[in-house]
Amino acid sequence: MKNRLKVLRAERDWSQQHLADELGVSRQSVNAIETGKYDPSLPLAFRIAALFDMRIEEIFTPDD
Amino acid sequence: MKNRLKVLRAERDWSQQHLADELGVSRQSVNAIETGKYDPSLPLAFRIAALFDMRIEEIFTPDD
DNA sequence: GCCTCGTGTCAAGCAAGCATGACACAATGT
DNA sequence: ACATTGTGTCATGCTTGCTTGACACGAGGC
Repeated sequence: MKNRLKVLRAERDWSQQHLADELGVSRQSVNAIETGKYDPSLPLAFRIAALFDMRIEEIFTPDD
Repeated sequence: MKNRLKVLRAERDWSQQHLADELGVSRQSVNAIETGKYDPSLPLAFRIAALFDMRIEEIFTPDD
């Protein structure tokens, strides 16, 4: 599962900590998702999409 | 997190077992998701959306 | 030099998403 | 009466998502 989180964050000049605060998760979770260590849960994916005002499919793409 | 899985399945007259096979998960997982015991992972949500040819947001809605 | 900020990463622990196997029960078919 | 099918649920166990706390490192500012 790939994601455009790092780019979207860079476009807004946000730190991982700031994004984490907006999403209500830890900085380590944001970092782990960005670096591909694991995928977010579905509820968190919805929060991410809502924050960037995008659809989930515009941010995450299954890497198969 | 609500979902329209039961309805979509009924529209196609599929059993939980058949849907589980299509998705590559167990019947119990399909049942647990339908009955709201837990939410699917993001990869599974993508597979579900692909199977029904819909967007994730058309099937799942955060219940906040 | 030092300090701060942003990022990456590790460990330990808890919670949630899967698995398999089993059982109960209603509805239907033979 | 018996077997089958679909659904709900339980127990147990493994893997993944997420937490807190900590440490290392590079880039910049003082």
